[in-house]
Amino acid sequence: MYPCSVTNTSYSSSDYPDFAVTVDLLVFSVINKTLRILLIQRDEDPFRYSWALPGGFVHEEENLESAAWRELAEETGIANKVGHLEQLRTYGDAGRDPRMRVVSVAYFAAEYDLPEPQGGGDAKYAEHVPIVEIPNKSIKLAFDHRKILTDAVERLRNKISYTPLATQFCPEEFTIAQLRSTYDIIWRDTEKYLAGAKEHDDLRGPASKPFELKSARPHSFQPVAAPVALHLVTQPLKSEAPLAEKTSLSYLMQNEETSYAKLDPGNFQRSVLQVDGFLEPTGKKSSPSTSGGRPAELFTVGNLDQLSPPIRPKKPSK
Amino acid sequence: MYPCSVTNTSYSSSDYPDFAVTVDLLVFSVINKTLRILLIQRDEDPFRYSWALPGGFVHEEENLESAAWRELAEETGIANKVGHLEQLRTYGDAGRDPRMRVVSVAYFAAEYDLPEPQGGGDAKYAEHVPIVEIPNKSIKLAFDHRKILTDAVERLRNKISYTPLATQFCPEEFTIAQLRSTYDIIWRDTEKYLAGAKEHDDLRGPASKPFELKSARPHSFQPVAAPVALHLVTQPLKSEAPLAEKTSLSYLMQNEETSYAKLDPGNFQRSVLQVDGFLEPTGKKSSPSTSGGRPAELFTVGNLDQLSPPIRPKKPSK
DNA sequence: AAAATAGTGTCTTTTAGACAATATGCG
DNA sequence: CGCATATTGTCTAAAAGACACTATTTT
Repeated sequence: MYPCSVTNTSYSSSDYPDFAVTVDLLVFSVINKTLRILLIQRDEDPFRYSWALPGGFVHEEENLESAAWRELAEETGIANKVGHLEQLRTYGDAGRDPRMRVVSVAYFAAEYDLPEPQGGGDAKYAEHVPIVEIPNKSIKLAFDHRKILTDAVERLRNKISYTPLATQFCPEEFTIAQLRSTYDIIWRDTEKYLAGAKEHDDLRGPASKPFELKSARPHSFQPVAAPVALHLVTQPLKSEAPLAEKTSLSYLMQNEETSYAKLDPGNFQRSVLQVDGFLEPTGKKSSPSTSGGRPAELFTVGNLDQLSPPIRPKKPSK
Repeated sequence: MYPCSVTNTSYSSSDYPDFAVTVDLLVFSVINKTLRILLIQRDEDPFRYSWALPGGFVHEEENLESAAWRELAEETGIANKVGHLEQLRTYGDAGRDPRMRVVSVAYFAAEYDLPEPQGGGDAKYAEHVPIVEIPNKSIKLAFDHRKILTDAVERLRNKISYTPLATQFCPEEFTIAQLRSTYDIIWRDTEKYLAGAKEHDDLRGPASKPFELKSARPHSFQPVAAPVALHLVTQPLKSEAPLAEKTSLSYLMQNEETSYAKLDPGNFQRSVLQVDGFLEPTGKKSSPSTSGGRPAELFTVGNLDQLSPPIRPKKPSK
């Protein structure tokens, strides 16, 4: 029942405890052939200098999803509710915030062509961090954000197989090869993240060790002084190197470009075209990149929400 | 970030609004060859005499999941955290409770062999309602509970295909035929519910029409005076008619037992045994039911959490 | 022409489904 | 035995996968 042992129409404050409610954002993107998550660096205790998911309090009279969109705009400069945003899960364990009782609703976003991360106005740094680096380099994440991130990575990995979610990491118009590359990258990086998370994740509670300043700053930052500038999200295709060489990890990804199970181009083509309503042809053709090759057809995503049959990762050759 | 434009270690109450946090329960069960959901009938405004999901406030210092287990025990008499309980989704729209701002975390439970529903102690009726009746007979659901139920039904339908969830509706030891019947019932009833929800669901907001007392009481009730009696959950197999003839709908189900796409016994057998670790043989055999037949092997569920390949519903013959 | 990428054809292997056949209990 | 249900076998159709081949561009 709703009102628990209450018989009058409105509650008195003694009947239930007060909670603070926040939204946390998991902003995924594929930049420079790497699956990334937007993290900010905290400049306040607790967890000062740790990384954390962006987020903030839900306002009074504000819907949860509205709050998530608002925070997304504030943190990424995305206007007008473009891209994909869905509720992931709610985290509300009693001890998860040392200061007070906070219930946090996590939202999951998949975005293309994000502008440079913006600090929220305060002295705060933000970065699109490659997810594969998070278990390895033992980046500290504040609160229970590591658990939240792992849940989100699992969800992402599952969801691209049976929904058109992967298209959200591509531009408005894209080629089948771009889409295939997105699948390759997400399957590769999520698999690696989850493998790393499994071993590295000693399942200690959220506030485990004292934060280490040194390891909390393994990347190069772009402190941004200006307040949130709303980059509008229209750029030409093949904007395939916005953050290149900026993070210290990009080169690493290149070196590790050893073999991982990529999808077969021919079979992938058939798979996606076979799902009726998944891809809508535009009639246009892409211009081949610098290295030449036949121009590819451009597609937009249809209005389907379930792919059947699903797009599956290639089995690891036994 | 967590603290939003707050620089000191603890928050002052002006920085964020207060919310009440509740858990709502979606207790599914398969009783008398029918998929059912536990609903209570409200005896207070708002939505007096409407049906609602059971639930209640989260206590201070209590984890969300603990609150859900506590409420489940209170509402169903289930002790000791048996069965399946997982978080579904959080509902927190600003206007969803007319009295105050309530954020409600919905939890999804799949239970076998539930005792008769117990009122929470107050004058409150509870019943395991067949889900197929909810759209048809236009049973009034309070708040946004119809939306929550529909989300849960979709989740249930999806989840039995790629997890061992369906086994949670069976006894500890079960035959493959029992499991197959569970799949048949869930696929049949969820399909029917969702079809009905699609048309009946004029997408008006939560508080649509005034509640009608007559249609809010289409079933026969079992008012239970005693406080929660903790039925322990061990009964022999084939307890296949606990609520028989009690609800006014049981016979309807029998009559409507016209053809729906049932799974092929032979192929189903192979499907489930093929998934390694799904079913664990016990060595024991069931005694054939009254109608005779070869005794079947008894199985328990393994400790797998993903079925691959998934168990799929039979395609409707085109 | 050579290289590179897009897209198609074809063959093989695997999986799913229909349905017959056999097994094992009961009255 | 005859009935009912469980379990296995067999054949067929559909899907998935490997990989060769054709197409269209750039240098």
